[in-house]
Amino acid sequence: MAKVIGWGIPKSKRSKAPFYTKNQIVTVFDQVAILLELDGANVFRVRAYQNASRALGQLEKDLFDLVSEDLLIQTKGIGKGLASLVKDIVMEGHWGKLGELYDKVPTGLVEMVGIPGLGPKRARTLFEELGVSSVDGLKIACEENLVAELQGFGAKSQKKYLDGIDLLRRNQGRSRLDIGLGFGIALRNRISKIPGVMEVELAGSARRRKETIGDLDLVVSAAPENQSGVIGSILGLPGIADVKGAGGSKISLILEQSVLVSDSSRGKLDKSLSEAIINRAQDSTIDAQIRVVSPEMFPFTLAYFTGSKEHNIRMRQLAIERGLRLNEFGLMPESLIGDLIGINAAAHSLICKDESQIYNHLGLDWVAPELREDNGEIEAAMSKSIPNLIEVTEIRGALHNHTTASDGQNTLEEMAGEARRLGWEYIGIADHSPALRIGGRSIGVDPDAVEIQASEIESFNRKMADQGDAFRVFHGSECDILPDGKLDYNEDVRGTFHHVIGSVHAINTWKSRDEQVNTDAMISAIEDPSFTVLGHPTGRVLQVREGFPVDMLQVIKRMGELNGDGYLKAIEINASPYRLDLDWRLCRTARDHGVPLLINPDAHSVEGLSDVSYGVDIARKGWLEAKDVLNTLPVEEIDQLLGG
DNA sequence: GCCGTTTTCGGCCCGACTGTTTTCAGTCG
Repeated sequence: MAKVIGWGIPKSKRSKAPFYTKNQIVTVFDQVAILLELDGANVFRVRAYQNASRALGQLEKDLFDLVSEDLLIQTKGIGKGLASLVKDIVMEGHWGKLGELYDKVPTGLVEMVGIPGLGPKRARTLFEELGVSSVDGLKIACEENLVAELQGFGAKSQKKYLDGIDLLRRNQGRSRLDIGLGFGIALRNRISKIPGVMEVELAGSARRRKETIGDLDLVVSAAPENQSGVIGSILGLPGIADVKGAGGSKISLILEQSVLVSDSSRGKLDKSLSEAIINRAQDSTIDAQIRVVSPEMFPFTLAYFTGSKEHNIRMRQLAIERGLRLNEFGLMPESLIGDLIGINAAAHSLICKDESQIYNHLGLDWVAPELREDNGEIEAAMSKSIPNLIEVTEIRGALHNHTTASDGQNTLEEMAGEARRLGWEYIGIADHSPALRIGGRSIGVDPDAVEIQASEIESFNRKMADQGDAFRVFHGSECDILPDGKLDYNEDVRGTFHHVIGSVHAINTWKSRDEQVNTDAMISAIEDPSFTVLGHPTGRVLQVREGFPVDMLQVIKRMGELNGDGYLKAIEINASPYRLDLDWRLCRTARDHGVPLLINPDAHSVEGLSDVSYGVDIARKGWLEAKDVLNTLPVEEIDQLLGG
């Protein structure tokens, strides 16, 4: 069963203020919102904690500074009460009454609300009436028919919970972006071939390109007279494991692995980790919700189910301010609809032939789905300053890739060949340094072998040049940032590389240390003159482990200062689908502090190179334009940046 | 618990679906 990881109030590792970091408080406030729901608190109080967590997470300034100067209260979403609580947490290390809340609500209830169809109210009732406080306990209670006999519950609820528990075990919640997109695009392509289907689009978190996807949402348009036929054809498609529900306009399905047309396996990190991920993918199913609507409703339904929830709330508020009502059926003037609701009111909707016209009616420019998170995009769309987001076709190369010289599957020539096939102008090789040990032995390139690799690359480049081909291979290293903040290899060896990608691999050491200690070590590595790129900055592996604690804001600020001093200090968006590290929120922060970004597939095989597309997705979520991303520079400019 | 060109109280986005009841609460997106 899904374990609740990192639950509870953290213990401070500090002896003086700040006792806790912004990230720790953000996590606790998210958890408090869940606990308050389970405790039956006022829903608006719950929302206040959710909003405060969001607000803190998006702070650009240092939390300790803001608290010290009593400026936190100026942040929208943080009022008198929470500003004073945060001050106590940061300055004194005291969490007020939050500890009591954790003690009061059994952690098992938190797992229980992960069961589809079981929310906080009913979880609480089950706890109070039956003493059920865990998923396993609920399973037993259902099997003994105790749940069906409760007031307000019944046989169907009981069965739904049992099915939900089973689904949780098989499905394990969310899917990685690459896997979710694989299912989603395959399903979209199949539906698009059904006669009578006019349009079909992926909506939901897949369209917004979140790092992980809960379930798939698709919106289909068809003329009213064809809709029932289209629904029948969708239900008859191959690869459907189960139909959870099917009505006049909505279908809910569970898809089998066989829906995936292409194999989604990608490059490898290390054998055991990669096996864990592949096993997970093969067991997994994914849920899909499909809505079939008439063509005039399609843009409204698509926008509505693309979300996010937070973005939709802002959109509806803007509609209200203009005397309009916005929902999945249309955009209706309040004056015309009177008491009509839902689909009956939609007859009075303003006509919008696509999403951009909906935005225009609300005084906004169209917002790309990737930006729809209520993370400033509404304000930008209002002032016509939505950026021109980077496209995957603008990528001309990437600098972080492995070969058989360390733990890659393909040779230098094979990797370069695939890069050229993709239309790239260059590829950077960055094999591991000797400090990285897997299975008791070093898998890195020792200093003698570095010299050999350098001459291989030199002769490859000479051969290219002789053939009049401008394609280049750059010789770099993925050089370990050691726990003390020094870089692997000695200064002379590091000086021979075109680029040095500094990465943390001793995860256990870094995970058990204080955030500021890690931050100082990372900054010290970055300050080394040979250092050019920060590799997979937070060390997270999606669905496997969280990153180590580090204050990326401090790191990014220091990198920005060093760039001002004439160095190249870039930060990597690791595009490998099991990492997708950096977080998209930090992309904007880096750009705003003058730190160039680099989308790196971290490919361990030729197939892995095309993973840059997932990095582009994250870069787009992070508001990046082509000019913010080094990969879009022509090879001559990359050559100059790396010192010729 | 937050917020205010309806500013210190009374709001806080909107609607469908489900299962349980027979008018509605809970859940979901």
